[in-house]
Amino acid sequence: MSASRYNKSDVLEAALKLLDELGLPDLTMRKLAASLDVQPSALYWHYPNKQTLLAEVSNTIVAFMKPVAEAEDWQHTTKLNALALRDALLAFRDGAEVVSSTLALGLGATAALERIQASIKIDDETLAHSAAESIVFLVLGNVWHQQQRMQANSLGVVDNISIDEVSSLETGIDLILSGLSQKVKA
Amino acid sequence: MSASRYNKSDVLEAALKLLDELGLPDLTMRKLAASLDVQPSALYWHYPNKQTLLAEVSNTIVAFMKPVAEAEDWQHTTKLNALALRDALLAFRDGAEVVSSTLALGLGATAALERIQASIKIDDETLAHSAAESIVFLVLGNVWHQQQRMQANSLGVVDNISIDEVSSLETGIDLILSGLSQKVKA
DNA sequence: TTTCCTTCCTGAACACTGTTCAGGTTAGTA
DNA sequence: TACTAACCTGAACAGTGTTCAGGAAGGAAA
Repeated sequence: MSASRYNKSDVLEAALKLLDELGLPDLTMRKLAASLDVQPSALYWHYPNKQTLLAEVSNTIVAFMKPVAEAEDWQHTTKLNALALRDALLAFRDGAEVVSSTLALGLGATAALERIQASIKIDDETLAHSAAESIVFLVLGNVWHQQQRMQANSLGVVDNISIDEVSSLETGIDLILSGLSQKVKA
Repeated sequence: MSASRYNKSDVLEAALKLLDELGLPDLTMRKLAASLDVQPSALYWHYPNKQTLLAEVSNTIVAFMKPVAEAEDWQHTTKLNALALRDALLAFRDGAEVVSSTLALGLGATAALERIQASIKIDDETLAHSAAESIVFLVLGNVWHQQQRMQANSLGVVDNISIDEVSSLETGIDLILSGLSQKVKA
């Protein structure tokens, strides 16, 4: 597990593992280096800075979105894509916060946005873009909130809300899709 | 401007001023202390830690929401409230990121959520909650994205998109409200 | 086998960060 | 004048991301 040399993807893999074990606030360059039995400065041969590393972590998370079969109505397909994004974010500790940051910085994680936008099969392209953007923000905000609570709960405060978080997100998605259908018909 | 003693709200005010001048990443306890001609440790008499300070900054930002006159249709009132939140966030540098963080941590900034939820005058309370939450996430995500770009643009990269950001947010809000109206009728 | 070049890493330092704590000063009240 | 609460100093602790000159490992070419 040690005493060998590493490449870019080894570092990325170690970062993902450490993210899962420690969470984003404790994912430091020093701890990442230590997990590889390497000096911190060694990481800067592979990545110019921490932000770039996190951007690739973010891309990896988003790439975890399961492909969805195209249904006959695009509304259903779009919803499945939104939930696929949700599941991908939930599959990684602090996934939503990681992706939010790098998406806000414009460093990547646009794959999710593009996939959702592509599934909205309507003529008005700018409308489709706005709707896709809205859905992405909705999913990110919801999962971020949820993951933060998961950590808070594991650290003492018991405040079970659990499953109706899911339906709150689904409700929001349904509202947007419903509004979209109505606008397209008119 | 110096050589006097300060209280809690003086520190808060100085933090808001420094946030506007330097932005969130450069709003450090040391710079805040220096702006008051005081040692960093002095701040910890007023606030137990930085997070608590930022939570109050966040509350101040949200409290900046202009009150809106209640129109006859709650859809319009709700939209005005959403735009009031948007304007409040835009009135402070990195406002959306500050509020997002403390809202995710559950440290406050719930006033906005409550105001928007209260303006949604429907019987189904959990539906109103989900819709309000969706709108808040939508506004936060949108403004965060926009403010990040504003800083990026001021630092070199020219990438004018400007005004159609506004309409993208308004479109999202309209979609949710439209979907909501449809669901309530059924 | 020896040279050479690319890849990867060390060790030490720089310039920061949030936070703690024992002790001191100032201001207002009794 | 004595007391008490409010506020601050000075110094330190433990950590952070990042830089840089130099060294070692591995494979390819001579």
